[in-house]
Amino acid sequence: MTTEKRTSVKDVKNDHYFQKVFDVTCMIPPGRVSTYGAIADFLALGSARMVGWALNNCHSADSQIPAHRVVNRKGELSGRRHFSTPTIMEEKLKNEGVEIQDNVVVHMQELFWHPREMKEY
DNA sequence: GACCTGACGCCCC
DNA sequence: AGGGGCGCCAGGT
Repeated sequence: MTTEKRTSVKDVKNDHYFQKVFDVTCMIPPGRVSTYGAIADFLALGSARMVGWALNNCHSADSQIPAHRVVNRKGELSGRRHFSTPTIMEEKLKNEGVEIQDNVVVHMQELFWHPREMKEY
């Protein structure tokens, strides 16, 4: 068999994909951060960009989605511009005890949380 | 309807 | 080891 093909987003309803991303994002423990790639990898759907695309619609979902806990692989707060203010993301993370320096999560490797760590699904 | 960009990340040079 | 290119999928121009 060839390499297992990652399921395309087209194979599922986009709304379902949205829900999945939101769900996983909401499971990120306070004080921890996750990455777009980790979520995409866990869902085995689309790509990291899709996660960002989905989170871009989180403003539609009134629910309190801790999108500020999702950063890129480098730990950079790449999505800060999409919040109410460019500093909200940093402020929220700092409020949770996450140290931020120059828009980058300090000790990213330590604080990184992979959905795989979820004991119960 | 084609092209480019985007809250990314891996592979290749 | 650092930088650049390509893939990913959807939306906007």
